[in-house]
Amino acid sequence: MSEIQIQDEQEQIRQRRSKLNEIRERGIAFPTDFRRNVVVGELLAEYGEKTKEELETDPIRVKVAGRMMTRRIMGKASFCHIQDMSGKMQLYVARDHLPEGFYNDQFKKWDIGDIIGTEGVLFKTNVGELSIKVDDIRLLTKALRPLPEKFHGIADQEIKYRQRYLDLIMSEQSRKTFLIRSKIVTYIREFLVARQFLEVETPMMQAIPGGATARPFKTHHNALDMELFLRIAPELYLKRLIVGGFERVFEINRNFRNEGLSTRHNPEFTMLEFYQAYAEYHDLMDLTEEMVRGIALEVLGQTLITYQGEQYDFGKPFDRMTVVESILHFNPDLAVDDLATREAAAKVAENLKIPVKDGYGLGKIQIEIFEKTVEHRLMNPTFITAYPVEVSPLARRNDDDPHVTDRFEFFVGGREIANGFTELNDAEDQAERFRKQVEEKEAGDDEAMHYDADYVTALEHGMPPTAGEGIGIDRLVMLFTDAPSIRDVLLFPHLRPKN
RNA sequence: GGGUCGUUAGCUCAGCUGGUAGAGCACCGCACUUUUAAUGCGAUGGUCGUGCGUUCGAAUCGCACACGACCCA
Repeated sequence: MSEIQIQDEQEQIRQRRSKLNEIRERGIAFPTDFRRNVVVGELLAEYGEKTKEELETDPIRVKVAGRMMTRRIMGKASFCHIQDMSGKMQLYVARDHLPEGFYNDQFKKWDIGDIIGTEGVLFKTNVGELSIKVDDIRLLTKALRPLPEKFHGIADQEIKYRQRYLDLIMSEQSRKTFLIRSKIVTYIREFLVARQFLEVETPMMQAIPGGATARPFKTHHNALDMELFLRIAPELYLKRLIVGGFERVFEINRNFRNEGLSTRHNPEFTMLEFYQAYAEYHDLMDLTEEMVRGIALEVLGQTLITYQGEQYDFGKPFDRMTVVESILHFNPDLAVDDLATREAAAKVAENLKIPVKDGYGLGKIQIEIFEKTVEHRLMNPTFITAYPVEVSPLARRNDDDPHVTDRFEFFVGGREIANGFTELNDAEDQAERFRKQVEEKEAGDDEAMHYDADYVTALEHGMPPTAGEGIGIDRLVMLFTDAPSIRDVLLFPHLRPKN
């Protein structure tokens, strides 16, 4: 019973398989010798504005290839659209322009989704669409499965994520998102290289997962019989390079964090980290502002961006305020004194229904209040500075206020996009901070950092004054592509396995 | 983890207070040499997410589970 039904269900596939068998019998079914001489986007850009007459008096002969997306057969002639990576182009295929029998015996048996190569002359149709009058056409690859419905496309988000290739075939919007992603990454690379930054690659597998506070993925190296961790950040390796004399380095690569999935979190995500010697955090805020503004101009052609119905202007100077200032700003009923001591801040947190654990110091409580009441309201591009030492174990202590660090985070649309600071290059202070993290780990905080003795040794050799920053590429791309979910900007987002 | 909504033909979706399943597109056949969601005519295609229950009878009602989308922590 079930066998017959499966056959019925796959009727269309069965038909296409039998067509493929006919093609195999006729010769090479998957030829590789076709060469196009142009992509259709270039033709549209160059000849789209030419008149019908201009194209007739000065005929342009072209060879193009792509996937057949639509077809309208009208007896002895047909129109179809083919799509390549640059766009769509209409073909006019007439029986009498092809060898005897080819139109009826071969062309008409091809299917939407098949990949074809063709040659002909550019012309304008009666309604003015640039098209190719075909006099040679070949099937290059037979598609055995039908494409999704042409008008609505794929409505099921899950299919878009699980079968991204179908989404890319069907959705111009989706193709555009990933083109913009590529443009942004290229822009950042060129921006940093132009400023004497050196692109480097540091270990993805680390014996001690450092540079951030997050749960790591574990793996095992058989030959060495040792536990390894997928990195949660490249930070400590990049700073070793600063010690080594590479005074400006950056890395754009994946980080892995063993935490939940959400519209803003994927277990592997792409991070830009860069470090600049003889600089401090204000320099990086300026650099970030310039870079983000440059990206906007590069990919959108303007500094005003629209994200999920809200507009943000990257043209104006970005707002800057400290953690405490921002809390007071968004909580007008609070006064400075309410955030000045642990007791007062704990009371504020309690009123906000924030659970305060015994181990929390003033700084941690302030950050909890910040995250609950401020973060999601930081809509316009904003730098928040002066993060407490307690939550910034790798950042340099501020000279005037030892309670805070020379650190900033960058927010747009209520989302954290970047995190940077003047690096802690005092080896003894760093050793002390690691010891404190280990204490917290032993007290049950499984996100606290490990003690990285090798890194402390590197610092003991002397790291010049340095500022460093990390920018979440995925979140940045979301912003510039108006994507509501991180999955929309990841080609292959992590999903629960099917069955 | 909690809440809301969803899961019906290859795709996009209808299907009323329970009475044995429908459209458009795709596919197949016929006609058609400037169409573009081509058009006209005809045909094919469904264990209605899974399981259990209520009922004479379940796509429809109830419970559980799976998967997904969105919101919240």
